[in-house]
Amino acid sequence: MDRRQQKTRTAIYDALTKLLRKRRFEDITVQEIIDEANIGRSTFYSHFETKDQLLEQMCDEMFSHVFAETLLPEKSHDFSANHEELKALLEHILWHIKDHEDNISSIMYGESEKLFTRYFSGYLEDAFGDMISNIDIDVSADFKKQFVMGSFINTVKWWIGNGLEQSPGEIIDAYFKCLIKK
Amino acid sequence: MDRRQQKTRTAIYDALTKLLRKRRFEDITVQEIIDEANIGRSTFYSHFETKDQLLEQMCDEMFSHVFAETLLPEKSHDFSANHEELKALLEHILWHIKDHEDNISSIMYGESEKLFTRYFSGYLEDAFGDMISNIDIDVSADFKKQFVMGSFINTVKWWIGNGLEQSPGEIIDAYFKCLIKK
DNA sequence: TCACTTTCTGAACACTGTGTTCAGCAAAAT
DNA sequence: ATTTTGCTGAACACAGTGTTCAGAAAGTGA
Repeated sequence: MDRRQQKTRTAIYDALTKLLRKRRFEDITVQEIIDEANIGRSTFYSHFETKDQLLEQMCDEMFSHVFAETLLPEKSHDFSANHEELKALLEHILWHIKDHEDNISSIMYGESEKLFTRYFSGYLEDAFGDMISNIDIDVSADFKKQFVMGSFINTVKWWIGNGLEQSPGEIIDAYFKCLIKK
Repeated sequence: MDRRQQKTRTAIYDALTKLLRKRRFEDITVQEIIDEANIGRSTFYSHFETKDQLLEQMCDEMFSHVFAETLLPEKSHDFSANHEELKALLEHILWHIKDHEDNISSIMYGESEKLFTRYFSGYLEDAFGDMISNIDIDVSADFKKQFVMGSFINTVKWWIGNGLEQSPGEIIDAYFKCLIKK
């Protein structure tokens, strides 16, 4: 690919990332992105059809980095017996998030948060599947899933929203303590 | 208040409510609201400064109905000993939500969902306060609060999103089963 | 180096939606 | 009956989106 294309593309991503640190995506104009990226208007629109498409593509790329190879690579993921393996996996994900702290944090306001949630849910379905069916509580499977995954994603959002103060290990421990209760 | 004002105000509310059933608030134009409500453009703007203010006021009014007198009226709310009183209170809230099913459901997409969450959190702080400090798990108070309230609000959103299939009692039971685990 | 292809540029444009203004009309209040 | 208040709708200014296109600039290959 032409170097020029690469250059403008990253210029746009960088510009948007920078602007997202100050305000929500909804409130940022294409013109601001263009100015910040220092490119021509038509250049922007030759790379992205709309502002929303830019966000989506940027998130796509970023989340695929965050979750890349995080899920079920070598191991045949046996999350049933005890929860240690699952905990390790989840902690691993949180480390990835911490690596991308700057980008992720700025995305967590406004519409873009929904993209994160959707992505995250998708990736977690697999991981949590075994564990959920293994928890012995007398409620419907749907409800269990909703509760377990929902509270985890919620916790992670809370963690990000508070500037990732705690370590991934602490978060996972606290989460499991609340969820399993001895 | 002048009858005319009342009429236009409810016409606007009704129009927006009707439109919200079909698409998200973000995608609805002021002109559509005006046409649906069958009023003049300047009339709209003499009642509400902006489209967002309309949403906010409408939600305000509605949520204050939903949560009205729901919290701590007669009883000196002792939610510590067992959870029965808290459960009754929460179930009561869910019944109120069910009463406003039409309006609430249409609000639960797009930006307006956030208003709901904010409101709900506010109202719940009180109710959950006692209970949270009484749960004996070795995690920080902040985390406990985040987990307990977050998972409850999440559950309610899930319930609403699925068309309020279950009864309030079922939801509360399931929630407490997952939370307390015997 | 010279032709060639691709990408970038930016001004001009059409379009959609927002919120304001104002003169005239209709309904309520006194 | 008169005054006050609210409704009307066309006209307007403004901001943001996305398109177009001719020309400049940068990369490619002989």
